[in-house]
Amino acid sequence: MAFEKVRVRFAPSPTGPLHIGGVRTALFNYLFAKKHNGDFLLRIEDTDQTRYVPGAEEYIMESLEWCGIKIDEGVQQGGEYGSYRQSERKDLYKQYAEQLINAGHAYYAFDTPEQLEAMRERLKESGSSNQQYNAETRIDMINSLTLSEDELNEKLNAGEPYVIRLKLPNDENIILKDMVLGEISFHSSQLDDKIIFKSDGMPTYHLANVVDDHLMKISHVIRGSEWVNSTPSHVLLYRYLGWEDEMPQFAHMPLILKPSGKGKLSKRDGDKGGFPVFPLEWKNPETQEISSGYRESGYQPDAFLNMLAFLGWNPGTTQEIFSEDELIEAFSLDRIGKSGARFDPDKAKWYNHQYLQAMDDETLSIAFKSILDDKGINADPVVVKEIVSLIKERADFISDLWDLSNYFFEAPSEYDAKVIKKRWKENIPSVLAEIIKMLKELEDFTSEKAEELVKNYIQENELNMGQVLNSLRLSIVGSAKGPSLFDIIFLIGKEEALKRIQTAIDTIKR
RNA sequence: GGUCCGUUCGUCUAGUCAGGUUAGGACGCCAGGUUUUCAUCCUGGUAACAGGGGUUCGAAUCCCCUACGGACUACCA
Repeated sequence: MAFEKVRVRFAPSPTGPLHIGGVRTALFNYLFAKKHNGDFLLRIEDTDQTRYVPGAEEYIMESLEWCGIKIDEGVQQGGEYGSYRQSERKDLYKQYAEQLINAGHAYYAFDTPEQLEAMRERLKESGSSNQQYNAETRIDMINSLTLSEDELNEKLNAGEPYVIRLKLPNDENIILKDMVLGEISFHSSQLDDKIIFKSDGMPTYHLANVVDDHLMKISHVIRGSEWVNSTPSHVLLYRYLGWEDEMPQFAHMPLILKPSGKGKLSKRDGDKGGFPVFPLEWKNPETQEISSGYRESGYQPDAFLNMLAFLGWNPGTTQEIFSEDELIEAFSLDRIGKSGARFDPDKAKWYNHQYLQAMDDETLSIAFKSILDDKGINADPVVVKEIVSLIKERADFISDLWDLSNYFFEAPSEYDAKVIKKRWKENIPSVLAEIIKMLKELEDFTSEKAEELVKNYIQENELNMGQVLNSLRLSIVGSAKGPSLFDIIFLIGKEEALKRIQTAIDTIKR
């Protein structure tokens, strides 16, 4: 191909929030571009004005930014091939449609939606397997191929609404060379005369994406596989426009499937299935309905990106944790799978766990401190850091930290009945009272000293280690969970610890 | 219905292009170990070539058929 530089684009339409399939397409484009020292562009495909959703464009850009996908050229960053918003390029497309008409590769069509519908009905009833507007059916319709020149001019002059359709060849094989799927062959008779220009004066996706990709010198079109079936029409468009020699290479990504495996992941699946499908939380401006996002659910952006990269792609090694730079280094289109990948929420969680564990205590404790502040808990940052170091290994998300450590900040309000039943024997209150006495007298109140003291006491009196320690834990924590008991006691302080033990003695009844 | 694509453990997948592996890894699950507890962690285990025909000394790998799954089939992208 005749490209000096790799230039790829992510071209979403601003009809709502981007879902993770879209983010993955953006990611693969970005990875491919950076791997080859190329450019990654963001182009907004807003040729359908009726589907425009306010805020969607901002949402898309914010999502990419959160993920760490950096845009080289786009609506915000500009570039020499602008505008990067198709609605602002509107005037550009008409001339190409007309060029196509003049060359005999496209034509005006005046059929109303009702007439189109009637045509399809008619074909269906006659048992036809194909109800498309194509070489066979267009001769029965109202278009510049069936109208006389006078009739055509009359309609045009009268301002009758029309669309422009691509005139497909009768009997031709169109070979698509796809970098993921390989060679795919289509027969023109099975394709329809796609509308390339709408009656509202806007081009359709088919024309706009071809024109823009050419003008923007796009070298590779990496997009979802829902586009495979319309790609032969795009190939024809390049050919008829005289750009076939510089046609980008195509690579169609496999779909992301629902966790159930039935169908492609859609916007509705997420909150129904208990996981987000959107990178960021989204509030539907019309219904006010809120859909959860990965960011708000506590995912680290790099974990999210790593997880997404492995949906349909793999490096061919056993390494699973990749930084963004490592992904760029390892990425290649030929390691993308052909079949749809089912989304696994458990694996997503596992990824976040890995990234959370790799974070240092300082960073984590700062994040946790602000959660505590929100709860109105004024904690010493040094203590918070200590607590984080004790509990972080059991957390998947920063938001787990509170549930994992609330007993450090507040005395238990109830005690786990199962633990009471199993561990709180008759002698426990008197044993704990004894322990209170001993701890009270302990001068050097450290975790180690306290542990030594209590354990020695248990041994010397031939008590049951499990019963005593778990009862002690119950009185401090409220249940049988958490890190080393004596670390907890040390961190909440002697006074608070003794108070809790006394409260337990006073309240717990078998 | 038509067109196009796909199918390896429950899931994500390696291996397929250049036929020969005890079909590998990860998530999940199960068991054991560590632990005063719950987790984490460590060790081990479970589990797959959709089915049928070929070609071949030999097939997950090449060919054909069937089944199943998916995408597309708009003046949406």
